[in-house]
Amino acid sequence: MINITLPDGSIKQVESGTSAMDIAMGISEGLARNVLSASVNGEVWDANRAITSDSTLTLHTWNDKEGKMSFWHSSAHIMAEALETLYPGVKLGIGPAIDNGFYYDIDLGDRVLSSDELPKIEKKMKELASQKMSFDRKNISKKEAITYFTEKGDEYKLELLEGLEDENITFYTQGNFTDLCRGPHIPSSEKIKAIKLLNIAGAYWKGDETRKQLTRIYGVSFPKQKELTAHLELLEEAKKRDHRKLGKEMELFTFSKKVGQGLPLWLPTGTALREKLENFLKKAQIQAGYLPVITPHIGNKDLYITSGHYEKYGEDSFQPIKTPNIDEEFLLKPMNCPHHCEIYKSSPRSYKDLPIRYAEFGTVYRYEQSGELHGLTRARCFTVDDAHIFCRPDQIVEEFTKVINLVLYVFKTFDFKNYVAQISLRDSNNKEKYIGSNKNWDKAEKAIIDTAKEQGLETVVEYGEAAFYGPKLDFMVKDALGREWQLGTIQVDYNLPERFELEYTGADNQKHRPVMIHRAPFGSMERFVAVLIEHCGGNFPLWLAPNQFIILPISEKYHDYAEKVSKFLKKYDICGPIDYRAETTGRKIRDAEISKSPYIIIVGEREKNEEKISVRKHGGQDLGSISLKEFKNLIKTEINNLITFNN
RNA sequence: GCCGAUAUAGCUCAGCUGGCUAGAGCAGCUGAUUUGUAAUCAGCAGGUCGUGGGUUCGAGUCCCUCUAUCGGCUCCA
Repeated sequence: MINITLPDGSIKQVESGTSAMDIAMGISEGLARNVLSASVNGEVWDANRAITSDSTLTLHTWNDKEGKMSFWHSSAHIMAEALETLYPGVKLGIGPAIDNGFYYDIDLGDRVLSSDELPKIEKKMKELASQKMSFDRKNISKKEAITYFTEKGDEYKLELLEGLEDENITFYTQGNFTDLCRGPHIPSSEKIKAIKLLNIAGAYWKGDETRKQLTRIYGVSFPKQKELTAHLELLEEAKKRDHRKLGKEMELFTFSKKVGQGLPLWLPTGTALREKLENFLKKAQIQAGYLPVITPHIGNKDLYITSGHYEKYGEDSFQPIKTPNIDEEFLLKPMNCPHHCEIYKSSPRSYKDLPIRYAEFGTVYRYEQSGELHGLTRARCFTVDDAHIFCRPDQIVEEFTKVINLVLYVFKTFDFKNYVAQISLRDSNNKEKYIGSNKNWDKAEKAIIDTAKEQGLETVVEYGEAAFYGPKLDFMVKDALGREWQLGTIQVDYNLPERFELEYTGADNQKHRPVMIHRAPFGSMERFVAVLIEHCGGNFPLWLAPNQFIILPISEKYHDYAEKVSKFLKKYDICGPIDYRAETTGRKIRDAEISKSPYIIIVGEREKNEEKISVRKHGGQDLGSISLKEFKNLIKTEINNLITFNN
């Protein structure tokens, strides 16, 4: 007999060899029906795998992440089986579950798979799934595994086997399909009732650009058709919030082929929004002791040779601008730090001067690969809400902490709750990608890790995500479609001060090297606006809205009164247009709603006589008839509700 | 940059397997209507069908080039 500890702390005594499924069955048949996999001593297992020692057990269903992952992983296997049936000779790469479904990477040789064929594959998958196949786990020796895939002619699986230890290799078989797989899988394929293959994409084998590009098929599956329908509707809703769509509709920004790919043109409404954001941050930064500076859009090539950027990115950047002088070359600035370093150097510095915080909304130009461009989230020209803090080593923690507070203040103001604070460190297997000494890197990484911890920030660590000159603390936020973007970033840098030979005189009258903190709470104006648009679906908070209201006169007779209202509100910096069109009120309301005007003011006979206005909030809420003063106070209160920044 | 897809009026989209002067709705303009909480009516105007080439008696439709966009991959100072 063995002891099984359940999540509620209760202990069940069962015979050795009992499976999680058996135990679920013992609790209730309904539960057993829903069990997809189980965590045994913290490791996710097949629900029908025999447990042979005392263990803790958590059952997983569709309602938890582990259950979904098993479900989608099994779906990927079913897709692989369908693909082998429909396209004999197909070679398989990997096929994992992901956040929102699953994919499989396949090599079809010379054959090109078109998305028209997805329904056919879906149909085959449904047919296979309905056969109530079980996913059978089998331990296998490396030798046997190699023999199997050699015979099958699957070079990708053979390559995967190279990296695996004997003893640790398992195969899973369902129906006529066997795959090298760690598992776990769901008890029966019949649970997969609804399947949708979403798209086809190219994906490099092992994520390596120099390797062959395989065909990746993305899909999602559910235990119920209804859930799939709801999921697809959700995707449609998300598409409506896409900043590229809303940016066009709301006339915030545009692109022109003639101006150039990836170069955003900010329209008047978008510019107004962007300037409000800039002013908001400028105000907080002045409070926090930043000194605004302005630097040119170009810099001598030598500047970037010194910084190391030229060696790292020179080839892939906008190419140097020549001058009438031979050998003189300038680069469009791809970042602001070198310029700020030179500002630091413009005077001798004392330890008493530090920290010095130079801030600049600095526009930079980067020649991003054409396939990477994506609306405002990835452009070739963007403005960084940049600042560089030059400080003494003993000031790092305090300065870094202050920056974290500023970033969190920004996120709170815009109600970004679902962010991930990511500590981006070096890839220790690939150290040649980075500049600077190990000692400096270790110091910088330690500073970030310690400070984040001290601030009680919940973080994830990602190796290989550091900048080439230093580690980062990145604030990652998802867009409408679940794609993750880096917004705020804070970086500790010991390297550029060294390359630029930055110094300060210490209390000991000796020269010392300052440390540099790079930081951008928004990340860039472009990306921040993009994510903000998607976050609020274009319904900006009142203080950012291009207009606070629109006035709809019932008829031409009330234009005068509408103007009077507008003039009154303008005195209090509350702005908005008047809809003078000879349209019906119904029509004007509809158009005002579509334009996302936060407040709709309706004026007619009643309002004019009583010196009042009828107010309707965007979305339909009727606030009734109120006086101008009441409305002014309402708006002022809403705008002043902004969280204040405490430095 | 790579894999795949797409490109028709300012916007959203029709245009079947190639066949007369390329259609619609919205937006725009003109006129009528003067309206009370999500679309008043009528008329007009608007497109060398992304670009360049090719096949054909004939190309928006088929083929190739380039460009841009979309979904991914890779990259992201």
